[in-house]
Amino acid sequence: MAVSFTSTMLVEIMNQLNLNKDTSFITSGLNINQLSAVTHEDGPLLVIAGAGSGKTKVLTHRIAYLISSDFMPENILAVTFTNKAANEMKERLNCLLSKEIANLLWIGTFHSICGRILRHDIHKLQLPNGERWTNNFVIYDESDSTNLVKGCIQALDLDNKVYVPKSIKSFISSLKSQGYEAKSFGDIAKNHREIKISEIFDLYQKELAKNNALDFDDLLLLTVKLLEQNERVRNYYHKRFSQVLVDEFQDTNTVQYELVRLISEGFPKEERHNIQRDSLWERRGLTVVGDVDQSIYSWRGADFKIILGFQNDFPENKLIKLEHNYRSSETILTVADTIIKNNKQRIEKTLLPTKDKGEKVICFEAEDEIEEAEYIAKEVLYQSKKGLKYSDFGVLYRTNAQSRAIEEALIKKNIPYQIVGGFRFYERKEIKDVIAYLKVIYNPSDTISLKRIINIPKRGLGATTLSKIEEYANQNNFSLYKTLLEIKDVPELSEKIIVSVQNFVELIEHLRKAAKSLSLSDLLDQLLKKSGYWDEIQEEGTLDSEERLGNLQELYSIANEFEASTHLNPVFYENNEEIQSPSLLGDFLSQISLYTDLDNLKQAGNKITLMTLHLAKGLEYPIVFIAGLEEGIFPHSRSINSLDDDEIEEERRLMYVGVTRAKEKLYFVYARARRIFGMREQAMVSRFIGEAPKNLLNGYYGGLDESVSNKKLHVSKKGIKRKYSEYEVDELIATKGVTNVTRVIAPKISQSSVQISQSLFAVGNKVFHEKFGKGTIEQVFGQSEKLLVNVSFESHGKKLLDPKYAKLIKTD
DNA sequence: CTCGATACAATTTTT
DNA sequence: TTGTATCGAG
Repeated sequence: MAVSFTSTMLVEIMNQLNLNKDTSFITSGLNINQLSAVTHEDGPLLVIAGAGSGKTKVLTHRIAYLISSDFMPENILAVTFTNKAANEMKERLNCLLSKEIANLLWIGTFHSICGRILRHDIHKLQLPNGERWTNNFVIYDESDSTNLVKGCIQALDLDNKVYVPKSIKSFISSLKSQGYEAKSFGDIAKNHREIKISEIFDLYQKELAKNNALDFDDLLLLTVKLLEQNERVRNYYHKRFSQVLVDEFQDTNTVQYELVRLISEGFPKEERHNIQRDSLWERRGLTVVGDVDQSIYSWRGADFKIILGFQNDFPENKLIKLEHNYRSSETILTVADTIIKNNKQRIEKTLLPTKDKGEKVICFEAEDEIEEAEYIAKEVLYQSKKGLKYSDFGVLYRTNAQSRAIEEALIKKNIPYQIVGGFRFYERKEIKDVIAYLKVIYNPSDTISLKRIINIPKRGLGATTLSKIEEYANQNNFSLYKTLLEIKDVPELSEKIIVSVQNFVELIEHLRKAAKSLSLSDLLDQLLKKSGYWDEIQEEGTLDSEERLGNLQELYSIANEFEASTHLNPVFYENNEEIQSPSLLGDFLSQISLYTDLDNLKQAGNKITLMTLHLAKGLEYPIVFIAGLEEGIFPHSRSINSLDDDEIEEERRLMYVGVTRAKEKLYFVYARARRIFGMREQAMVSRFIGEAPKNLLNGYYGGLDESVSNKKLHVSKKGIKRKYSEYEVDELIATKGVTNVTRVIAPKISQSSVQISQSLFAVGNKVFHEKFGKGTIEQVFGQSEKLLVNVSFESHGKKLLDPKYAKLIKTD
């Protein structure tokens, strides 16, 4: 266990640092703009940092600079969105400063920082509904929360086909990320459905409190509420963190922004107008770094307009743009710039090259996704023979489903690869099971976790038994765990079941005691053995069970490592009163709840990397393939059908992110047709290729200036919607035989389906749908296989349906 | 209570 | 095509 530093030791270290006041290592090697960002003195600073402009360097060097100008490490708070970014920053600061000093900084994700704050102060939070949490709360992940929402929907006697738990959960989540509570949303609910949702929301929140659990959004929201209402806590963090730095600022949501503002300005929103702003920034700074063009998570509640409004909100600000790009060839930058300039909502900025022109972007039109994959594999092989390593390649695509064909081609050619994302370590069943055990041990009020493990391994405690016990618990207002402890009082249970429950409770109680004295890894060991979970999996003896055992071992070593490396930094208030009673188990649970696979991304081995464009943000590869550049895939059909340009602009930003991942060589690859949901679908080339300068593309002559521009897409309709039917046919003809690789194949369009779809559905038709009931067709998009209809249902609102799947019966 | 058959839906997913 | 969620038989 690491020793935490006393203030004397700290002063000692600081003195040493100041003695060799040679701080040139902090400022050397920076360009003029980077330098002025690093050495900016007091006040809010907005850094607009283009892709590859050295923004992490600026952040880390700025932190080093602040310390060299006598800010204490513990006065500095640096916030990121991913653990990976946080770790990267920590690592660089370890080198730049020293491990001892770097350890004193607060560097972390929004969620982990909030978790840390709440871990010792959450009991001070007062909510109007009277909900309460204590400091051994657990954090629910997406599936835990969704399960809880599901339970709430059931409890309210609502139909889970109408109120689909997953979408209700994400709706509530987006409400929370805008700062709504059940009540405030209920007050503005526009219709029956929204009122019901506010009721679910309300119950959900109460249930979370009962379970002493928080979801991801609560971590942020409750921290903000706490800082708003509790002056003492707010003052503490405001005084303590006189330097706040935020990475990827374009990705902040309303609540995160408010959190940053509260800590930095030190007073709640309502008091904002009567505060003296001039003295606000004495020996104080707020540095935010971001790039509007890389905002690709607005569907998750991120709002890049916050960064656009920053200068208004903080009139004292200074703006610095980092436009020099140290990553990509000039050609790649021009392509990226030209494409992104089609977006209206952005801060004007150009990527200035520092490298050579480089090669043109290579385009390839494949017949289908199989040929597309083969082409990629072939190119990788070819390039690697010329001396490139496999790890120099990144293959990016829009949807996870696209990875399959590419994997198959790579396997065939024996090319080693790794896929990032998709399945997550901590979402594997066996891992979640064990973590659920740990959560129950840590916090027996956690009913969701308790329910998860009560019959794992099988103890004969199934759904029927459980609902009897729960009913009894509810009637008497006991927690589920308390009821289990006194299982004899529950009526209608067989002797066999009572014994089984008693054994289970005994196990948990034993482990709870063990948790106090044992190390984490020993606790895990006991848990696995005594619960019989390990044996149960082992007895299966299948290949699959082998893998699960391996995963559990992996968890064991993660726990081991965690134990070895963790130093619980206690948090002190001004009077040096220590608030936190450090708990290793609690910290371990927090960390792994907030952990994702991405953090794991070991550049292990010489492999090419496959991932979605979203996951590629922040990474770079000498050679990048962007695959599946087709209308409907990328940009995704959902965004094409969207009513305004916002979604297309977000897709374009995603394209921009993709293009700017490449250092030397970039490929645009697309297929003329591909299998989607088992059906062969015709496709046309993505507008994004058309938006790139033709003279920088090799192999694409998509021709005729207009053929790909989105102009034609826009013309059709009366401000409502665009359709791409005629356009699609034009495009197929236009492309035929024009590129250097195309084989000309007449598009196969099933005659019958064309006729059926065209004769059947038209705007204004009345239709009936089994689930949604009666409705009217408002819009018809595309034709033949690609037909989609937008139906306004009397009781379920508007739905975009594919008649191929949705059974729609015409009723007029 | 458990397991298998059937129905059904189908981006992206920093935490 | 694939993954999952639910329902009914054993």
